[in-house]
Amino acid sequence: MSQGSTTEGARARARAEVTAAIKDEARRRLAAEGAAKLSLRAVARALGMVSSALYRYFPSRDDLLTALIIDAYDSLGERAEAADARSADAGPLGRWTAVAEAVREWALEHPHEYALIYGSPVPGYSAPATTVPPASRVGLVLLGILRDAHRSGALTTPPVPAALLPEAERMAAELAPDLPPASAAALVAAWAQLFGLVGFELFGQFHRLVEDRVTFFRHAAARLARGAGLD
Amino acid sequence: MSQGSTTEGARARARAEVTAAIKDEARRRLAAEGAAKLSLRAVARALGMVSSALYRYFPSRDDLLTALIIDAYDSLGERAEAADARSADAGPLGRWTAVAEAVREWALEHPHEYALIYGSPVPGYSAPATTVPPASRVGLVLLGILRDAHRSGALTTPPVPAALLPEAERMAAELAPDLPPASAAALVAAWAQLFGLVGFELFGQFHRLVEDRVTFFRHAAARLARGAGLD
DNA sequence: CACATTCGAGAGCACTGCTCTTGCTTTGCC
DNA sequence: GGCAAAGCAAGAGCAGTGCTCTCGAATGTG
Repeated sequence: MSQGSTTEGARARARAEVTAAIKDEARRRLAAEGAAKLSLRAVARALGMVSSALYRYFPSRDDLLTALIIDAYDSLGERAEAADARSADAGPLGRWTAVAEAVREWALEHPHEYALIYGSPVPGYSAPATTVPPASRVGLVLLGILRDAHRSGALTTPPVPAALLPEAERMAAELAPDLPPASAAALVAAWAQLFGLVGFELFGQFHRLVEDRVTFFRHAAARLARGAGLD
Repeated sequence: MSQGSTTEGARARARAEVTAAIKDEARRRLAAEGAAKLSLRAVARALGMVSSALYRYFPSRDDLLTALIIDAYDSLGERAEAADARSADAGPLGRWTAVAEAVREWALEHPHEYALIYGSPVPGYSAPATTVPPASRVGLVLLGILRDAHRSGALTTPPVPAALLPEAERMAAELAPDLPPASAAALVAAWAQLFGLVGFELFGQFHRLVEDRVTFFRHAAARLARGAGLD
């Protein structure tokens, strides 16, 4: 065990390198032709190894996809967090739109990865629990903005009908006990709606319908923020 | 040509029947295991024919998928139109939420078909122009509600920043010259956001986050309507 | 009735995910 | 330093896929 960390580390490092190379190549092929056409054999071929060797690193194609999914969530989450940090002094609404635009831009740059995480789930595949934290990052950024706004008194509480109150209280307790229940519920809705805008643009539903997409999105995202209580 | 329609119709009818049987079986398998795992061979096998015979009816797997896509859009569109008609005297907001809930219910009943039309697009595949009219039906229903509201003076025009005005005017000219530009732009945004809510629920993003989904959705859809100028 | 068109069946190609066995190399312990 | 053990790549092989082609047989049309 004295020098065990280096010797054992050598093996582990080699393994980590090959694993990373596989993921890199897989990501490249994913970007090139989408998740549905991602082939283990093609990845192995590009790496100069035989397909069966790849199973030493990923027990199945779905496990490779899971790794790519986690990476995609992390990549997007990082981008959103960076955009938020960069506009820390732009006020709640400025931060919100900055994050929203960062999400949109990331999606446009990585359409296949976006489709992988926010598009149709793979039939037999169900995401393992390890994907949950990375998947929450964008939501947590938006939540942080609302929380800061609330702390500084810049958050107006949206109206909430009596029927929704119990659910809103449950949501607030779950994800932000310091926020008014109505704000928590409004945030979740705005969060989903934000990705509706991004997805529709990305998946071609805006074809010939929205032309100036940057302006349209910016305005829609800002209205979403106001709907969640920011201004 | 005197009796041509019956004799020629015999062959054509047989062909139409087989085509329908293929689509039916394909739809069944689609609902069972999703588009990604939809196999021509499995469909053929279930129908007691050999895979190559299927190519007499659909030149490729993608063409079969296109047929299913059109059917799905039509099925959803019909449902939305029916919901709208059923609540014709519920006022604009009542019609809107009825349509929104119909869309949600259809999606929950046909998750794989929903994923087919609003989820990740198939990699190489690009939807032919024939899918456009069926794909527009839900949007046209929502547009009709706004148009009626506008005619009866029940539509408030949402605020629109100067930067968005040209685009809003273009959109209004394109899809509803009788509507105020701001309303047209707000409608498109609300439309996309509505499907964001549905998609997030269907694709599992609301897992452990939203429990009382009917109430949550109803409230969010109603707020969407108000954002588009209805109340 | 004879012809031409349509159709189903089968074989086959190139590809996929995945499993299993066979050796080789590296590693960690005695 | 030597040796057993573990890790690893390679290859063969299985069952399945989309799709093409050819070859008879059925079928509706002139």
